Amino acid sequence: MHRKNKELARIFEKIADILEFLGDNPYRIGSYRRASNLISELPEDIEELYRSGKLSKLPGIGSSTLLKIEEFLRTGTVKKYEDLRKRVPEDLLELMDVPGIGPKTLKVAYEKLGVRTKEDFMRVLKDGSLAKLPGFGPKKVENILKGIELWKSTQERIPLIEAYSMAQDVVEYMKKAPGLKEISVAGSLRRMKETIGDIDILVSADKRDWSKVHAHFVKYPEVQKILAKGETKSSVVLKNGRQVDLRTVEPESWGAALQYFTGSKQHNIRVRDIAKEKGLKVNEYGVFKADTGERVGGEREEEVYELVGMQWIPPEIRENWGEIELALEGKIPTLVELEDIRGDFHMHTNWSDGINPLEEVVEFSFRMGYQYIVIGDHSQSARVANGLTPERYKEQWKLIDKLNEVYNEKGFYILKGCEVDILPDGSLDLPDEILEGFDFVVASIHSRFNQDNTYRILKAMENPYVNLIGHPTGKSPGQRESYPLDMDRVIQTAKETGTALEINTFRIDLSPENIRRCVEEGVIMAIVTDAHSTAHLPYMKVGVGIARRGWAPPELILNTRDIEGVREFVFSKRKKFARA
DNA sequence: GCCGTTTTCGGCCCGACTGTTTTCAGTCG
Repeated sequence: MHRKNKELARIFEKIADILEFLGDNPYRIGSYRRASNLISELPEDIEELYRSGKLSKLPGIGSSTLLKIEEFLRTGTVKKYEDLRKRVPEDLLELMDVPGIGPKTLKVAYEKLGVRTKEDFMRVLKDGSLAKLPGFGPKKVENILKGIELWKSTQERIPLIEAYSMAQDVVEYMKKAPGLKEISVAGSLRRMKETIGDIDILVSADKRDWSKVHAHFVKYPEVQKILAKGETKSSVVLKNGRQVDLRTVEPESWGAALQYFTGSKQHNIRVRDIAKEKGLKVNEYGVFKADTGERVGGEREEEVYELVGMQWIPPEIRENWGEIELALEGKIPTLVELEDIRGDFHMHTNWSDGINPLEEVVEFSFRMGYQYIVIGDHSQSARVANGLTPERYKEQWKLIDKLNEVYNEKGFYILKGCEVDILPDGSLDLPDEILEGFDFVVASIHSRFNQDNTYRILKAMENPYVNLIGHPTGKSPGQRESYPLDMDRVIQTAKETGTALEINTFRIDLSPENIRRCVEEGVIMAIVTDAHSTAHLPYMKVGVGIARRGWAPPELILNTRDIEGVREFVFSKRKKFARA
């Protein structure tokens, strides 16, 4: 994210927190939160957006917010924020993030018990003074203490891929619940956000089976702690410290509930708003006429959108990023789907740092129904990854030729490839004579991140044999933030040279924001798993989700092309550079 | 604080769970 966007989003979020503590108008608080969310999700630099005059046209940015943005761009801060933060101890603002602790609780602790720091707060919890106040009691205090423990263990949000695989296990287990009819993940996981807070699972069942479904849920072997258990909602914490919420609805409410629990919050508010204009009421149980309360639908999710006069909207783009307006006009773009994907461009075998032999990787990919794969083992300078020398690549080619004799007849193609290191000076780790022998070349930066990485990547793209830039921004979730990079120049050069940019499933790099920029510029991208084990190959579904979140249409995704299309992509770049 | 072919003022999505309540407040999503 752009630095200024991030900073400004944080300021608005803090203002909202402080106003909440002070007991200000909840709708004003909501406005600040909304502006904060909007800014943090913007693909463009806020300063550019401001200069172009487009900022005031965004939903939720009114005259007052606009003035504050202007002030921030001019002075680097917002006076209202500086004034407000003097009125609340910093520690109390942090405590507001703890589940079970809200502004009212803190306000009471602050005013009646003189709490100013986290230590103060722990003391009044433990010495019983908070429990004695009206409206409080021993159980409430106990819950808050539990919440603090949970907060400490789940400070970090879950990377998408981890959440996806955990949720799959829970879903498999829940399919055995008595009376269960339908099941789906919901929430930010269904929207394929880069990181997930809690995992939301939605099921439908007849009302008489609900208690059995919830009883089954809390008996999941991985459960460490039951936070709540009811007829419609239960929450547990797993042994790995992650929270899972389960909701039950009746089958006739399935679609409405799925829509509701998928969110995002801002998206749903808009949908309900529009429903209201049409005299309808939408909740998690269905769509109803506002005046008579008569039920008009809600069994299928598509129905909910149809009834309020919209096209169905793919979950990945439900963020109130403009999708509502397009859906009203019936102009939601076609997004890439898993079924469009014909192959994978980036995977490793035990020739370098993968765990499976090449033969196993090939057979597994063939069984996945692909038409082609690119074997992309590391090059020599990646010593810790057991990178290949030119000689070893040539050996590998012989094996691939042999396998192709068998697989080509089945309509499956193994492409000779590599993930060649981009060296500190922007040159490549393999000579052109070798690169020319590959069917497809991925080039990535793996070390010396303190160099001019924009220059390194641009230079790599100028090589006629490089077809794809691996994990372009260098981001690695939980390990490393991206290095400074002039993304505009990277995008421009990718377009000019006929080089694709990678959407890496594990690293979520490109990010959805960057994918959107590529979509606007018409840059070709490839979705890859970067699999180091055959177990990673099916995560292509997550990669497709990330691409969809970036509004990527199938035409711009290289793996939607067939083998001839991919060869054509490679040859046209070589031809262009041969002429030049 | 935002927003408007009903409104420039007066609304703003809505329901579940928990604990403390005897009818509701706080918190969450």
